[in-house]
Amino acid sequence: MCHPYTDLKKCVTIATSRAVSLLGLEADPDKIMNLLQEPPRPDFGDIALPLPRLSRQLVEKCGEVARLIESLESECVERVQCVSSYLNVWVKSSYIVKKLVEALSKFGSTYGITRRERPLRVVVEFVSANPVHPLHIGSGRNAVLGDFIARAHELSGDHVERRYYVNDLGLQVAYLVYGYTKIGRPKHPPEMKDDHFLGLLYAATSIISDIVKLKKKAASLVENEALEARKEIDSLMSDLLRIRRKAPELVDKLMEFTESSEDLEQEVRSIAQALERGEPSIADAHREVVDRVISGIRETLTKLGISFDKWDYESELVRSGLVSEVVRRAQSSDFFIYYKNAPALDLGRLARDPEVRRALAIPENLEVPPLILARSDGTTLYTTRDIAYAIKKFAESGADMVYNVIAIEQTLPQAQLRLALYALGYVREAKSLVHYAYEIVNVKGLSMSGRRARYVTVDEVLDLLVAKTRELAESRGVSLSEELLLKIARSALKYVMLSVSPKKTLVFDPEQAVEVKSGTATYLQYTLARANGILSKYGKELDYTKVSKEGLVGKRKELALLIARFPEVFRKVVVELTPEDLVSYLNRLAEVFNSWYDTDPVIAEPDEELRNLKLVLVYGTKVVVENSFKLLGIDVVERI
RNA sequence: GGGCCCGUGGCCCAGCCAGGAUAGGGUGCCGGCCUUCUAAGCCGGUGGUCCCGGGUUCAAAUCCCGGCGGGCCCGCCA
Repeated sequence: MCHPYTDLKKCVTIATSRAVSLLGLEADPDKIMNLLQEPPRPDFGDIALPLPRLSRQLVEKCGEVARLIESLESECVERVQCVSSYLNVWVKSSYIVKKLVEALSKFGSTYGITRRERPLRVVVEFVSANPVHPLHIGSGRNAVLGDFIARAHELSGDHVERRYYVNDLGLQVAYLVYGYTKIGRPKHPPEMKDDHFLGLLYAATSIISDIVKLKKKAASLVENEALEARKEIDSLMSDLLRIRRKAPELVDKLMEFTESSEDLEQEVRSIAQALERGEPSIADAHREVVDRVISGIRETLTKLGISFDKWDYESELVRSGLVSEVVRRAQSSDFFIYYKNAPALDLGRLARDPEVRRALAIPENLEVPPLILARSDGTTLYTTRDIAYAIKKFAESGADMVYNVIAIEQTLPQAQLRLALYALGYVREAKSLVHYAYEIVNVKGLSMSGRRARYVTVDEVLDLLVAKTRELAESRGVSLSEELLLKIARSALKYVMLSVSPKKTLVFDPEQAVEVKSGTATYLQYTLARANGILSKYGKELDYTKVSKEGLVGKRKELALLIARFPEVFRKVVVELTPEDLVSYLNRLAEVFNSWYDTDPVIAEPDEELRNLKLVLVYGTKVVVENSFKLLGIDVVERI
């Protein structure tokens, strides 16, 4: 792939270095190249070099350097000015045109995309939300980011497998199975999606269990503590009542059938054990309820346009014997210990080795406690099963690299996972397992909790966005198909998820997120539709041989430089997996394009060469936006 | 108690790692622009003690130290 902007920076660097050495001074060309930056304002030129960061002598001779560069008559430099210790360089229109035409005529629709010479096999495990409730907005962020990572590798030519880990064992599912069987495997009401309905059942069961537990405990408490417990019970009751308003029969039935339960929590625990053993008596109900939630989740993911290659069930993993194999292997490991009377790995000891820490990217200052592998009742813990799963992912897919897209709050268990793999002899796997961490999503005015059914679901946000989009279209007398509405809606949601750094907590305001205005995916889709509109109206092949060399002025030049920068931006985003950088670049590009579009007609341009130049800019914008959309997973809409 | 992350106009975010121009966008609010390629657009205006206090430096939103405020982790939960 050629990089027009890199070429430009090289060219400016050569001219500058030459001038500097003619003055008898020195400056490292690499450093110059690195420092070249986009000026904050158009009257500071097209590209700028901050001299103070090179040397003080250069600052003193700033004006001289500027004049000297100009006199060298480089093919790229038109004018150089020295303003407050900066060299501000105006670039020759002919140079940018030449570079852009070269790149676009050669690469066309693949402009900016680089394929790896030796493709990797990559596994991206993402979403993996527990099959006990619908996808909420936090899982939505996971889904969008995971899809982005998969796309980044696919666009680099890698072979990518997207896997969803269905966590159908453990206490959470046991609660759901308990409630589900107690009230006779209920059907969902017609107006509610199955996963939403079962999410309520799960939460109601879990809440009732907590209330029972707290009530018992409260009986033996005094004064303040009793009061605290009372308050907690009240809060649980209000959650339960909220659920009851949505599904009255469900809650009433559940209350009735759980009243007789002596020790609800113990019953749930024994269900968890039975599930892990694969007890036939509840296997049917278990599979049924998990499938019902998962099909609801799949429906949501389909709406988002996100698909998976493999659905891995935790119960199958356990049945395959891999989990017990992990425990056996651990027992013969040097790091095996008993911790709190339970079998464990002393990963803290391993983590003290600085070399291991570095190789496994264990965060500095992270204290690693021993990892308990199994409860005293013999059932394994989540991370133990995750060790087995990691091994499976590498082995089955022949993966060079595995991504676990998991919330940042799981930094410790993910570090333990890598250390455990290492301790068990899976050194390559441990080094090639990447925890792609993202911060949680907070919803304005709601403390989220799956166990309390307090969440904003992806489904409801999409519904809201579709409704809002439809309303807006209708108010303009445009009728859009349902498919188009969904594409606009889900793109708007993805944009929100991708425009904020994954490392930052996302505050989700449902009211604001459903806006479809400037600074959103819709704005970008609209920009692309405009560019496509011009090209289809023109209707002919672009003639690259007759393009005006001198026509890049004002906004045109600004736009050309932005298009020229695309391959670098794209490369950085793909390598560093920072979607937010691409989004802010696209916003700039769209802004410049729209501003230019408004004042400078393309089709109506009488001069053929100038018209062709403008068409190059339109086509460049189109390709850049389309390729960015491929990476971000935003839909192209032909009309908006 | 220990550790990690965050704090930038009313609201949301970029810039911080590799210190340098008058701190950028978006949104909000006020005003203007459709006989010309899509007005989900464009143009103009409004709005900031870069959390606070020290330090380093010719130069600090950026680096260092100490606070304050918010979030998260330190489970035989996931």
